[in-house]
Amino acid sequence: MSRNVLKTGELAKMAGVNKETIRFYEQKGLLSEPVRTSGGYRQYTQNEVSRLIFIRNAKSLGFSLSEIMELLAIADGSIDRCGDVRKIAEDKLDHINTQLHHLQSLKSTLTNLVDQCAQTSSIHHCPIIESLSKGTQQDEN
Amino acid sequence: MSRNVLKTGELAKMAGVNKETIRFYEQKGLLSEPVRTSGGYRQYTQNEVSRLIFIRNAKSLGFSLSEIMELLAIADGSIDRCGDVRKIAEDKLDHINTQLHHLQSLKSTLTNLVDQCAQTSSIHHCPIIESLSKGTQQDEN
DNA sequence: TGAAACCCTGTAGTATAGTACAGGGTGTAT
DNA sequence: ATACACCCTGTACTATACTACAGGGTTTCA
Repeated sequence: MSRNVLKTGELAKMAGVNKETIRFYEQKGLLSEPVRTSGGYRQYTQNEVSRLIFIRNAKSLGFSLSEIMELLAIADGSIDRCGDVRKIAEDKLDHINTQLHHLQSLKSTLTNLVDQCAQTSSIHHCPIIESLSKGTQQDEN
Repeated sequence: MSRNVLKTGELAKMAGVNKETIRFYEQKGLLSEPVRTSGGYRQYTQNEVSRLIFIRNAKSLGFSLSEIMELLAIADGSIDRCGDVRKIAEDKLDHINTQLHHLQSLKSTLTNLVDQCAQTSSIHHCPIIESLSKGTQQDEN
């Protein structure tokens, strides 16, 4: 039975990260400095498990550690000037919407590719390149 | 008027990357070694502009350079064993679908946050943390 | 023909996000 | 009381993706 207190290694195991990463996040300010035992061992709680899972999830969405720090600041309530929060969240939303559109169009081109691939045995005109080759070309004039 | 041939700096400008990046991509194999002038200057064409735009777009979707190299190999037709192509494209699709789901759920929580924020002047219970804190916790038994 | 603008190579530096020791201390179980 | 698992700090190393020189050659255009 756990005494409700976790050592670094236990936290690492529960959150699915490794020990060094926990120390690294502490250095970077994503985790605050924990209470220590008299011997100097870090003592964590379930809160840190959640926080690490939060970080892991946000990372899987493509957020950088500094963006995650902002999100955590919102979540912690340490940013509570409403305008600031809205600005951050709205910027995030813009970015997310852009990513969603790109991903959706790539998804359909890839789906087409896979379908075509299922029918023909070699690819001669691939739709991916046409799709991804479109873009704002800086014309030099 | 262009003679249809681009120097490194011109290509860079047109594709919206910088010169060093072009050389870097050549080193990494994302661009093949171009024809040179007698003086050793690289000579590019419109194809390389498209290729760089392709790379830029793929990067904005979160693909790494090595993944982009795979995509380019498909696009180039240099991978044309149908099974290989399908495997790569399907793996990509899985990944994209996962990212889409994560982004969609984050989008809705962020949208809620922004809405709440528009109504209240400070945030006391933020939905982001609940949303992103959910996840597979490795239970130690 | 000479100077400005551009290109070349090679190497080193930056930022991000960890990962891997070395050398030493702590906790606990037998 | 001692061995083993585990923790500590600090530092160095890795990978990815560039970015920035230094020192020198090339093109172009007046």
